[in-house]
Amino acid sequence: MLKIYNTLARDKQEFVPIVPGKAGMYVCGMTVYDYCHLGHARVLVVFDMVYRWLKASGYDVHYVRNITDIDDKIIKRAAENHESIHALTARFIAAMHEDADALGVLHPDREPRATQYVPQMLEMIGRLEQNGLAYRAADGDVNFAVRKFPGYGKLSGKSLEDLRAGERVEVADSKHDPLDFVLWKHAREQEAEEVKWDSPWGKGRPGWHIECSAMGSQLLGKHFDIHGGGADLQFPHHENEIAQSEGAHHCKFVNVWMHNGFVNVDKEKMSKSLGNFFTIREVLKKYDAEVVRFFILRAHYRSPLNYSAAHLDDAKGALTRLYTALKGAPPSPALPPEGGSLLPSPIGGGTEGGGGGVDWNEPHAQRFKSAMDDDFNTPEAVAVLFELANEANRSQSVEAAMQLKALGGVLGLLQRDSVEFLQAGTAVSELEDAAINAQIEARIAAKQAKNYAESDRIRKELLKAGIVLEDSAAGTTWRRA
RNA sequence: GGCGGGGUAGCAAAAUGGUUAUGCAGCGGAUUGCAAAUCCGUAGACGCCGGUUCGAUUCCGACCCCCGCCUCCA
Repeated sequence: MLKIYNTLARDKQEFVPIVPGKAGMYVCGMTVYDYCHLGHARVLVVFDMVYRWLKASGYDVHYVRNITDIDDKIIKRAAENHESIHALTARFIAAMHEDADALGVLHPDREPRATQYVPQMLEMIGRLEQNGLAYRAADGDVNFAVRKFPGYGKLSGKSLEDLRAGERVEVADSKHDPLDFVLWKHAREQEAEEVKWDSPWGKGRPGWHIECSAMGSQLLGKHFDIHGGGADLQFPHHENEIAQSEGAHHCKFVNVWMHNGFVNVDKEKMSKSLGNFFTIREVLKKYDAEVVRFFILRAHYRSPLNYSAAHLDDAKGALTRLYTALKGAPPSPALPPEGGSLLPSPIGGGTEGGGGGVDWNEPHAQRFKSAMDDDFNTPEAVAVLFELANEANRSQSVEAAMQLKALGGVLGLLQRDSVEFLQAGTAVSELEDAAINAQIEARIAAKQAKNYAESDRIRKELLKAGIVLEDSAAGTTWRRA
C-alpha cells in the first residue's frame, strides 16, 4: 500500500487513485530562459522516481510535466539577447532535454508548453469572470479576486489576514486586494508582437499561474491524482492554481500535492537570485550523471540536500561499491529505449520490461517495496541495495547481483555495464585506454620477472593519473579512482 | 511578525518506545609479493532541560540553534 505525504493534509496518506489502476500526475517544470541548475535536476529526478515507482506498482500513469515558455524573465532575456523568445526558449528546451536525458530521466507522457494552451487559458479566465472570481482592473489586467474564493490558503496553511499582516509586496493600485494575482496581462507598447495574443480583454499574455490550471485540467481532467513541484511553488503558485481551477470548475482540483525539498549550498537554498547555483551541465563535466542521480536519490525527496564536491565524491564512492558488486552479473539484455533505464516488471507479475525483472518475493525486494511505499523512502531503498551488494559479494550469488541490478533499475540506477561505469572518465585530458593497457602489460611482464620495484612503480604512476589497478586470479583490471 | 520543516556518531543519511540502519572515513583480522577490491570483526549518536513510562533518540512541554515560505524562484 503506497502512502504519500500530502502537503494539503500535512500527513502521509494512502494513495487512492480516482480511477482504479490509473494515476494522473502533473509536475511544474521549467521556465526556459537559462540552463537548468541542480535544483531543477532534483525536481526532474525526484518525480522521475515517483513516475517509475507508480509504474512499477502497476499503475497506468499519465505524467505531464509542463514547460513555461512565456513570462517576464523570458521576455527580458530575449530582449537582452536581441533574439526572439521562440529562439531563446527553443535553445533552452533542447538544453533541458539533454540534461534530463543525461540524468536518466524518462520522458513524461506529455510536455505541454504554455504558448500552446492560450485558448484554454482564455476559456478558463472567462469562466472565472462568469463565476465572479475575476475582474478587469483599471490598468487592463485581469486579476483573480482572492477574497472571493473561500478556500484560499488551504494548501499553504496561510490565512488572508496573516498574509496581509506580513505583506512585503508593493501594492499594485489596480488590484482590489494586494494578494490578488494576475490572470491576463495587458500588452505593453514596447513588447514584441510575438508576446501578444488576442483576448476578450484585449491584447496581452497569460499570467504565470493560469497555465498550469489550464494545461492540467486539459490533459488530466478537472480533477486528478497528483500534482508536484518544488517546495517554493507551494505558495503562491500552487495555492493560486487551486483557486483558479476550483473556482472555474467547482470541483476538487488535485487529491495529492507533493513538494520536494531544495538543493542547498552551505545550508542556503540554491537559487538564481543568490547566485549560488551550479548548472547541471557544469556539474556533469566533473561528475558522472549517474553519480548525480544517485546523490539526489540517496536523500529523501522532502529533505534538504546539501550540495558540495565532498558530498558528490562520497556519492561516487558509494555508487562504485554497488557497481563493483555487479562485476559478476551478466550483461544487460538490451539497452533501454529512451535515455533512461529498464523498467522492471511491475510488482505482482507482468512481463513488461523483459530481462530486467525483479523477483518481488525475495526478502530484499520486499523491504525495498516497503520503503518505497512509505512516501518514496529512497534512502531506505538504497540501503537495501547495499545489503544486496554485500550478499552478492559474500556469496558470489549471480541471483543476488541480478536482483541488485533489477532493483537499482526501479530507481533508474545500475543499468550500465559495470566495467563501463568503473572506467568511465569525465576529465578532458585522460589516459587513453590503449596507454593504460600498455602499462598494465608492462607491469605484468615485470611481475613475471619478479621485478616488483618496477611493477609497483608502474602502479603508482597510473594511480597518479587516477587509475587504480586491481589484481585478481582472473588477471589485472583497472578503474578510475 | 505569521506559517511550515529540521537538529542523529568524523561526514552524509534513514528507521524506531526496549533488539545491527546504510554508505564513506577509522580501528583489528583474513586475503595480496605489495596494493586495490572483497570478506569477517569492532568502535562511535541521537541539540538542551523537564515530564509521561518498567524503559525515550523515538511520545508531551519549555528552551536554544538552523533552514524555508510569506517577492520571481524547482
